[in-house]
Amino acid sequence: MPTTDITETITNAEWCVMRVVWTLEKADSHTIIDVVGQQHDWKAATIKTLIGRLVKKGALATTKSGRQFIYTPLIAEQTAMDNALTDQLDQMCAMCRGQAFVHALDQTELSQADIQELIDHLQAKLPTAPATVACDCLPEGYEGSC
Amino acid sequence: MPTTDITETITNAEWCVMRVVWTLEKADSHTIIDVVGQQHDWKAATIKTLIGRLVKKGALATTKSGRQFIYTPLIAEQTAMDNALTDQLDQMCAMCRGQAFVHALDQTELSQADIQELIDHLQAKLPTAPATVACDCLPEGYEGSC
DNA sequence: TCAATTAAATTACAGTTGTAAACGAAAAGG
DNA sequence: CCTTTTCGTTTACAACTGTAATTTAATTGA
Repeated sequence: MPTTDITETITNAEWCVMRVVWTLEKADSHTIIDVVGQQHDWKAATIKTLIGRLVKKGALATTKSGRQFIYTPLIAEQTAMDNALTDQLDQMCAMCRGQAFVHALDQTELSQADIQELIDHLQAKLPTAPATVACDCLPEGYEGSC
Repeated sequence: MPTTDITETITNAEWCVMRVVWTLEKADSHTIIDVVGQQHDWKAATIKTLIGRLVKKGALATTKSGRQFIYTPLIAEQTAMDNALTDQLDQMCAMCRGQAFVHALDQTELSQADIQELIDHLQAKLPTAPATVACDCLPEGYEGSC
């Protein structure tokens, strides 16, 4: 598998464009510019640039429809979000992850179904979970832990 | 409160340096260069640059000790991690957050205590949780939802 | 005291990102 | 047909990032 995960190459501003294309499922540039332009104070030209970069990066597909293009996502939204969250966790000290989860959870509104699913997964994990998770911030030999 | 959250200005490469300083609690540049240099294939000069930028950004404090500096973190690791994870979630569609959590959870090793705490928090949230969470990717008026 | 070492600060430099204007081709209106 | 509008492409440009060499100032060993 190529190590170059496309989701890691998409920038913050570009995610804003992806979000509307994901939600609309497909859209022409006029619609994207209109919708994104309402959320962010960006000029049409700016949004055009972002669309162009997303196409070049392989995040959006184009289909010619008359004189213009219809843009559609080439990556699944949920998958991209799953990866983004996992990548974020992977960058932090293993010891911090649990509490970061707790904190994030408290700040996030979740549906009952999602909450129940989380509880189920957690309960399944509990029996085989370690008593403690060690810090992984230092290389071998520098075991000052934290 | 100033809107400029320092944690948002710290780059990926800089986080790598912060992780070791957090774990060591305090360190001189030689130690940082040694430890970070073992994890990443960076030249000493590169790590010095990162340290300098972190000081300028207010993420590291310096204390003169003889001819050199001792560096200490000016921001708490757990707080920074909490914010990082929350920021990540805030950038994604509200509908995706629950499943992203589930996915991330499955990928992450957590201690029994953390798991139990998560279960407790989730169980507390359950009664007042909404049946569904709506997409928040479009501005008012474009209610195509998703 | 003078050279060699060290530590921090300054400078470098290409690639990415945010932000956008300008350009060129095609279409639509007259 | 010719002008105006539209849509995509090219070009622009400063700030930020990753990566690092060079310089300067102080320190230490000889």
